[in-house]
Amino acid sequence: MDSNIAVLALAALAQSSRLEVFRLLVQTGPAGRAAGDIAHALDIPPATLSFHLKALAHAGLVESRQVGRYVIYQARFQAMNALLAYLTENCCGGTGCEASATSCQPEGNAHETTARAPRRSRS
Amino acid sequence: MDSNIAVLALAALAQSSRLEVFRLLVQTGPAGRAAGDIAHALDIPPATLSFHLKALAHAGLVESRQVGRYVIYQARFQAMNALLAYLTENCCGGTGCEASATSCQPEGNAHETTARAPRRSRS
DNA sequence: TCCATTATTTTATAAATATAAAAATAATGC
DNA sequence: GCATTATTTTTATATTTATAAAATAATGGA
Repeated sequence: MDSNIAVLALAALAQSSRLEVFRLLVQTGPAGRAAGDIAHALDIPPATLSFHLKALAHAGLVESRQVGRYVIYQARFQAMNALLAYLTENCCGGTGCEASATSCQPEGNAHETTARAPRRSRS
Repeated sequence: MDSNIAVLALAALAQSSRLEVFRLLVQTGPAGRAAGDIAHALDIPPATLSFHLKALAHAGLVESRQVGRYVIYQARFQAMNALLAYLTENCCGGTGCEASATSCQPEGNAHETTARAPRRSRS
């Protein structure tokens, strides 16, 4: 991983809303979540969320696909792996602790196999 | 590690100069480096470097001590360990890859045992 | 098909925060 | 003490963030 890409990924995660969004998407697994569902779950205004999702996508940490009228976002685990590998190799004593390749996989987490529509209790 | 602290650490590393500084200090090991030495090595103006060092220190990623007229900075490996642990646990599939504790230690890297004065070839 | 409904993104604007480097301050050794 | 070197503070500029409002996109039913 290039240093510039690492900075981009770090910057994307260095914001509380974005870190929350990414955590949620990691928990969600490959099924992903609709933008509105994320906004509802984390209580973030849709426009604000869209802004942050764009930053995460630009950093390669999430990807999106359109399903019906929803846009489903999901975490890109490989990007997180690459970031952890970079930090481990470059900021962790060099030859000091290179044994931890820290591979992240969503296996066993996909309790939702397909995109879910946002549940909107119109309160 | 608290989420807010993680954001602080991520933000501290999410800037190219600061990431370079931290990398350099990790490579340097517990011996540390004087601020002026870092500035010279990375070609960063002293004032700018001081600003960035403060950010790193505030995030707990580096610590400083005064030795003679120099202020020596060194990486705090435990902080980096905590950050990697946080990312691995929270942003890596939850139970997906908790096996990698990713412990960073500077052992074998301390080729400098005491603070070094910045070598200034007055060019 | 066309329209009402719902979802998401873009745009515009204001506020907050980050950055860089000149100027000022502090500390040391001779 | 004072010249020298190191570091920090200040100040101006640039970037990022947040949100509402408007625009865009997609669906399903009349």
